[in-house]
Amino acid sequence: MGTHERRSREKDELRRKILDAATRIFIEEGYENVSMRKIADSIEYAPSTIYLHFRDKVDLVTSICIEAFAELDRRLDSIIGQGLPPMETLRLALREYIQFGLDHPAYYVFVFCTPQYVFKDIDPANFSNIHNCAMGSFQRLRTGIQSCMTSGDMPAGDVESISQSIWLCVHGVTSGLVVDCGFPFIDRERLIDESLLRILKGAA
Amino acid sequence: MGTHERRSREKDELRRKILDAATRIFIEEGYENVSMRKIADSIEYAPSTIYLHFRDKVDLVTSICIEAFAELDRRLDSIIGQGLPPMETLRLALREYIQFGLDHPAYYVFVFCTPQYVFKDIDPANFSNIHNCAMGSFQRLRTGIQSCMTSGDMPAGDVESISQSIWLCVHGVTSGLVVDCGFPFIDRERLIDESLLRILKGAA
Amino acid sequence: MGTHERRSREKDELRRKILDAATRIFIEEGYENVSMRKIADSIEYAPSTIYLHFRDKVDLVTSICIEAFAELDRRLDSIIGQGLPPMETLRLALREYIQFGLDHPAYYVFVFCTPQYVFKDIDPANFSNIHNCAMGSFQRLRTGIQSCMTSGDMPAGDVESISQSIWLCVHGVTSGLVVDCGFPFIDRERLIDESLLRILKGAA
Amino acid sequence: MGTHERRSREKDELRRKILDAATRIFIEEGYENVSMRKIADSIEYAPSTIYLHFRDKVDLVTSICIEAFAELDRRLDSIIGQGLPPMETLRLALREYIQFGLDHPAYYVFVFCTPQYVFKDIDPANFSNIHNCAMGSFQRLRTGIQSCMTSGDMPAGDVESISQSIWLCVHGVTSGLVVDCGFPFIDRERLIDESLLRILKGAA
DNA sequence: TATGAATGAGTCTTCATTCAT
DNA sequence: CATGAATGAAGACTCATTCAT
Repeated sequence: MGTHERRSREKDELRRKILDAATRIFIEEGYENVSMRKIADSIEYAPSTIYLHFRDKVDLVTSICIEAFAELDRRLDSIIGQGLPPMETLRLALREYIQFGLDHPAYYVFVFCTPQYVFKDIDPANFSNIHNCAMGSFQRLRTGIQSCMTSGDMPAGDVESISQSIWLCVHGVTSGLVVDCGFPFIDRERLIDESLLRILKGAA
Repeated sequence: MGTHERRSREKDELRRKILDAATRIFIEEGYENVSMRKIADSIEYAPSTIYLHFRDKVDLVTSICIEAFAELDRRLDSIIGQGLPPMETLRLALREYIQFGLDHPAYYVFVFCTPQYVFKDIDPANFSNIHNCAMGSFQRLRTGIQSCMTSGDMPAGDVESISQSIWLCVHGVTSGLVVDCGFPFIDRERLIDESLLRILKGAA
Repeated sequence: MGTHERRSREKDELRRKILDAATRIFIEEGYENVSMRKIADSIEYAPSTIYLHFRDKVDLVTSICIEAFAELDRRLDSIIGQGLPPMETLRLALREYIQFGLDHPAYYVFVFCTPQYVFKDIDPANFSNIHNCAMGSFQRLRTGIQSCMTSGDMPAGDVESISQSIWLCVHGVTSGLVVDCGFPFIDRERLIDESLLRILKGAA
Repeated sequence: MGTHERRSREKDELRRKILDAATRIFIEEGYENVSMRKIADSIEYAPSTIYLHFRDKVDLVTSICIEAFAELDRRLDSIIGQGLPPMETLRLALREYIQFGLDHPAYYVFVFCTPQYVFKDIDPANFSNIHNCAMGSFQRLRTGIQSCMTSGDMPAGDVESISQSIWLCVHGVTSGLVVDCGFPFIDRERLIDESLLRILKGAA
C-alpha cells in the first residue's frame, strides 16, 4: 500500500510549502517581518500547523538558511570541480559568491548583515548550524588562496589574513549591491568584474 | 517679546533630548529595539510628546542618521584638512570611515546594511535626505581618488568605477566587522590595516 | 480646575473595575482561569488597557491578594483591639480567620493551597510582598499565644511550635471547608466551633 | 483463541503505561502541567492513542487519583491490620496519612486542595468515583475513633463530629506542608509529631 | 505644549481534541 | 489498534499611534 509513502510525500510537500512561503516573505519583507501568522495565512493553514514541521520560528528560519548555504556550496563546488587554473577558479568562485548573494538577498542579509542584537532573545546555540555552514564555505576560500600560492600565481603569504581580507572585500561588493541603499552604482556587471580584478590584484 | 524665543528654544531643547535618548538606545540596542515608549521613558516624558517633535518613528530615526552622517563628514573633513599627501590622506580617511562604523554600529547597519524591503511601508521620500548626506560623503571619496590621480600616486583611470570599488571594499571591511556574525577574525587592527593596504594596492 | 482630580479619580475607578472583574473571575473560576483577555472582555476594555494599571498578570493577582490580606489583618486587629481576655481573643481571632477564608475562597486557595509548581515560570520575588503580608498575619497569632501563656491560660511552652501547630489545624479547617470537595460535612457552624475548641484544648 | 486474550492484555498494558507516565508527570509537575502531548511523548505513542484508553484528560486524571486512594487505603489497612492498641493505631494511621500526602503532593493537592470551580466545565459525575474512594478512606478514620471510644482511650462522644475535626486538622498539617508556601516551618518531623499529639489530645 | 488614556493589530506559542486512514 | 495531520481557541504581552483635554 502506498498509503505510507503518500502520507510521507504529502508531509514533505507541506514542509516545502511552508519553507517556500516563509522564504518569499523573508525575501520580500525581511526577517523582522516574517511571522508565523503571515506564513500560515499565506498557505491557508492554521498557525499551529507550522509547529508540526518546525520547532519554532528560529528553527524555520535556520532551515531556510541552511538550504541556502547548501546551494552556495553546490555552486562553489561546481566551479572548483572544473579543474581550471587556480587563479581563474578563485576569480570565478568569488564571482559566483557575489551572484549567490544577488540571487538570494534575504538569506545574504540575514546571515551576513544582521547584527547580533537583533537576536538578543535567541539562544546563540540555535545559530551554530548556520555558522558551521558558513565556515564550510569559507574553508573553500582558504583552500583556493593556498592553491594560488602553491601554483605561484600569488606570492606566498599569510593565508588567513589574505583570505579574510578578500572575503571582507567580496562581502562588501555583495552586500553593497544587495542592500542597494539607493546609491547610483555604475553598470552592475562591470562594477562587479572590475572590483574583483582589483581585489585579486591587491592580494597578489 | 522674549517669550516667543524662549518657547522656541525650549522646543529645540526637548527635540535635542529626544534625539539624544533615541540615539543612545539606537546605538546600544539597534533599530529593531528602539521603541517610542523606551525613548519617552528614558527622558521622562510621555510617548505622545515625541509626536509633537517628530512625525513618526521613521522621521525620528531619519533625523538621527542625518546627524550621524554629519559627524562622519566632520571626521573626514578634519583629516582632509590636514594637508597630507593625497595617498596618505586617502588611506587615513578610509581608516576613519571604518572607525566611524565601528563607533556607531547601529547607524552603520541601519544606513548601509538594511535592505529596502524592511521599510516597505515607508514613504521613500523619508530617506531622500539620508541619501543626500551619503552622496555628500561619497563625493569626498571621489575627490580623494581624483587627487591621487592628479598627483600621480594613482594611475589615471575611471574615477567613478574606482571610487565605487574602493567604497564597496571598505564597506565590506566595516560591515563585516560591525556585524561580527561570529566569525573568528584575526586581530582587528591588523586585519583593517592589511585590508586597507591591499585595497589601495588593487586600485593603484 | 478639577480636571486633574477627575482624571485621577477616573483612573482609580478603572483600576478598581479591573480589580473587581479579576477578583470575580478569580473567585468563580480560579487562578488558572484568570486571563487578561477574560478580564478585559468582562469590563469591555482592550486587553492592553489593563497593562496601563498593572505591570503584568502577577502584579494584578498580587494586588488582589495584598488587598485580601489587608482585610484579614483589619478583621484580626478589630478583634484584638477589643481588649477581651487572651484566650477569648485567640479563639475569636481564629474563628475570624476561618470566616475570612470562607468569605474569600479564591484568595485563600491561591495563597495557601497553591503548590509552588503552578508558578514555576514566575520569579519568586514577585511573591515576596504576599509572603510579607502572610508573615504579618501570622505574627498576630504568635503574639496571641504568648499572651495566653503570660496570662496563665495556656501552659508555658514553645511558642513557635504551638503557633505553627495551631495554624496548621485552623488552616485545615479553613481549606477543608473552602475547597469543599464534596464531603458531607456536618453543620458548618457547629463543625467550626467544635473543631476550634478541640484545637485550643490540644494546645493547652 | 488466545488471540482475543492477548489483544486484551496488550490493551491493558498500554493503559498501564499511560497511567504510569501520566502519574510521573502529575507528581513531578502538578496537574496544570500535565499535557496529553507530554504523556504521549514520554511513552513514545501518539497523543491521539491516549484517547483510545481514556475518554479525555479528566478521565485520565481521575483514574490516577483512584489508584492513589487505593494506595492510601493499602497503607492504612497495613497499619490497622497490625493489631496494635486502638490509640496507637489511630496515631500511626494519621501519621501515615500525612506521609502519603508528602509522598504524593500532586495527588494530594489535586484531590483535597483544588476547589470545584477549577473543574467548572467538567461533568461532576467524573468525580463521583473519587469521592467514593475518599469516603472509603474516611470510613477507616470513623472506625478508628469508634474503637478508641470503645476501648476507653477516648471519652464517648459524637464520632462523626470528632472524626471530621480530626480529619480537618490532619488535613491542615498535610496540605500546609505539601503546599509549602514559603513559610519557615520548624523541623518537619517534630512539627508533625507534636501536631499529631496535640490533635489527639484535643479530641480526648 | 504636553499628556494620560486607550486601542487594535500584532507577536510567538501551547493545548486538548478530532478525524480520516 | 494506532496514528499523523490538522485545527481553533486561547495564552501573555508589546507597540506605534491617536485623540480629547
